[in-house]
Amino acid sequence: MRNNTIGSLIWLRLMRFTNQSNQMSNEFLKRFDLTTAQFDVLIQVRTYQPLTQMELAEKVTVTQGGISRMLARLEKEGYIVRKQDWKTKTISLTDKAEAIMEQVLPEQLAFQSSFFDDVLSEEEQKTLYALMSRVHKHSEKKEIPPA
Amino acid sequence: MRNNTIGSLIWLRLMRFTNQSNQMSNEFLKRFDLTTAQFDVLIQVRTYQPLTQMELAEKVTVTQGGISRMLARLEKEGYIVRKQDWKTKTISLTDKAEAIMEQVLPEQLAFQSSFFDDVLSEEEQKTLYALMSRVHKHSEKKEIPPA
DNA sequence: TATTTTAACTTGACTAGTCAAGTGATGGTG
DNA sequence: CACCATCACTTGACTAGTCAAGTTAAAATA
Repeated sequence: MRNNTIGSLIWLRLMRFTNQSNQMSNEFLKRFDLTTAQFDVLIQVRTYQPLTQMELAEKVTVTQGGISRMLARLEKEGYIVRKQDWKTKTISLTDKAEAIMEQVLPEQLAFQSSFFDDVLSEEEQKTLYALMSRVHKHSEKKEIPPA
Repeated sequence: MRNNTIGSLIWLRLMRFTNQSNQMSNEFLKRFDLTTAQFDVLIQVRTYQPLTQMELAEKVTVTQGGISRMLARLEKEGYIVRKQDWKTKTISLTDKAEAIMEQVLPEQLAFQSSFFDDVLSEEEQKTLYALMSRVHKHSEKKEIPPA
């Protein structure tokens, strides 16, 4: 009667799981004085620096406004610097953030992995990754059906 | 060098996908003047009404404070009513919400399903659901490793 | 019965994000 | 060369959520 399609069941699971694991990740990262969202942004900056806000927004799938606010917070905390450069702002990590990331990154990767390593075999993880990749890629091309 | 474990790759995919599909769902539900979060709450209330805020918070994995604010918004919009009953508040849908849900539910289920129906076979969807169920259930029992 | 405890809910101060309107410097065109 | 458009970014008003401290009414206890 309710939630009856297999797709909607998957959807629910995905939502609940990501919600749950996000909260746990936040708790985990508290020891480094970071949130999951901040970590996500810092990783992208570290990987692609120097880059503009537009580019960064795209990478973390957040709007221009969202990235502007997030960077304001990160700048206040001394994790990143924005340099007005031409008509764009170029973002890069501070030494402080660089040092923290060096320390956090392996731990966070291990933490993320443990959600899957503990219950799925290598083979199953590959299957899950392949399925989710297809679903994700498709969703990026998807259009909202008209009203 | 970065993001190298299979687990962390899955994690990223899940996060990006749920983020993406959530935004699309919000866009889709705009025609009914609802957000995804509101729809999620209304579905739970509809299924289990009458229920307390504690129970509801548990079902949608949100804190007490979060559900309190959400219900305040939904009440303001005339979707639900809270009755002080004993020392708890009992939540139920208004006729207005009941009518809307009747209309939205099948459409939203179809919308959610389309993320998977379009790219995965029935068999693959079952596999994905089974894998995610295991991962999700495990995460609920999981403990944050000590610092 | 008066007093404390407790359980359910609310609220203030945040993070994180959205959308849409507002800035401000760059660069093209009359 | 002055004006206007455009592009990158910011900001005001929201939704949605967190945590921790604050209510408040019922229950338990002295």
